[in-house]
Amino acid sequence: MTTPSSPSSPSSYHHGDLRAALIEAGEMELEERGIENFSLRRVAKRAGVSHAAPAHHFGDVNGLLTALATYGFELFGRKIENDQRKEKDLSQLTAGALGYIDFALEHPALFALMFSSNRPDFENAALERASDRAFERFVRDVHSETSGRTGDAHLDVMARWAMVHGLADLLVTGRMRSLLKLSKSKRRTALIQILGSQ
Amino acid sequence: MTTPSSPSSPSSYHHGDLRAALIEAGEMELEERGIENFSLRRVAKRAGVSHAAPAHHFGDVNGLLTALATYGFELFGRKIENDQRKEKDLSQLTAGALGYIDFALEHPALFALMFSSNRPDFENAALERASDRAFERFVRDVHSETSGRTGDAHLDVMARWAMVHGLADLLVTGRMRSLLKLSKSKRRTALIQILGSQ
DNA sequence: TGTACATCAGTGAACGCGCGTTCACTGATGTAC
DNA sequence: TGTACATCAGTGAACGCGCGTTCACTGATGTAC
Repeated sequence: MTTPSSPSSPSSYHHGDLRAALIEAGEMELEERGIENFSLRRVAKRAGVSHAAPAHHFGDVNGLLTALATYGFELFGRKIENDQRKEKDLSQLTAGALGYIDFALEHPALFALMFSSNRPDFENAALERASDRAFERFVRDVHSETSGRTGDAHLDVMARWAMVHGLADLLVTGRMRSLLKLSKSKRRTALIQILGSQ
Repeated sequence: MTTPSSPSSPSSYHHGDLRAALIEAGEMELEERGIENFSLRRVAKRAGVSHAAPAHHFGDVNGLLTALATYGFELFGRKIENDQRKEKDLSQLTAGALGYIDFALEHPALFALMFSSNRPDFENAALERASDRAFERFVRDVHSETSGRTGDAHLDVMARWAMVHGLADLLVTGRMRSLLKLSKSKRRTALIQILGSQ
């Protein structure tokens, strides 16, 4: 509600915007140690605050993970939109797919939290809103660009999503080695070919 | 080397085949509690043995997870071959893809260990052999059935793998809800359509 | 402008827990003679 | 057939660790009067 007069004052007892600081620290923690080793205590330490402080903002550790997943979906949506806006040569669908895959490679642990973990509370209203928004945009792109290959719009969406997500997941988990060992620009070319072959 | 005369004798000090029993118990533990909560102590308890016993067979907890991933890839390869052998109406490639997806749904945590975790030691010779074998078979199937869509056999393999793996992963993590809510037979039909649209 | 007070974010000590690993040991088993 | 011995799989106690959560508290802040 009120904007603190000196939000970054190091000596203040109250932090200013601890919630945002914890999310930032949480992402660093996540990317450095992975979900399996995620620790609330270390996140608090990273934010320079006692380890009991996060409870005031998130309740418990899963509350923080839920907020992190929400933040992740917002970032994800923005990243895809930006990439689509900047792209001149490719279709919106392909540009979005490349953004999806790029996001996974840039934020591997956040991506895993969003798409592979069951620790966030996916019934949480804010999280649902953020993920629905990203998904709806994707559905719109598919509908406006597929040629109705399967004769069923739902199936076209699923086929497209499976392909893009499969590439992102196999790359981010290090399984698709032949693509990973390519330079960034060669990988881009290969991805465009693969996405186009569908 | 020697076959114990009474391998299941409950009173014997030596177990008989503790290694196999621990792998079996490990899979149950994995499927019930997930990788994130996997505990060596509970696996030992499940196998009816003291919690220090596994060290004699696997060294440490990651050794057991490596053995579990190896076992998973063997099961995975056998499952796909069996499904292909039984299938009369579909191509070998499609039958194999359905087997891949079925395996994921039947052994979700084992699947996650094999394809999403970094805890097993993927440099381990036995694990590498098991996963290479499954992959080589898949590559062969793609080569013998794709029409050289992209003009590059490597890209055809990657496209196919991404699609199949994407479907398996989105289903096993519960993300592709529209497919999950279908009955098993309707889901099968939808999957065949999606796989065929590539 | 000054004072009393309510609010509530952050502190720090304490809790109980389950974990993986180590280690001296025990006892079952197979084998050499 | 009997005995001595080596092997080694499994035991159980002990270790230190980091974790999430709870709780009485402190002190900074905003506001009512």
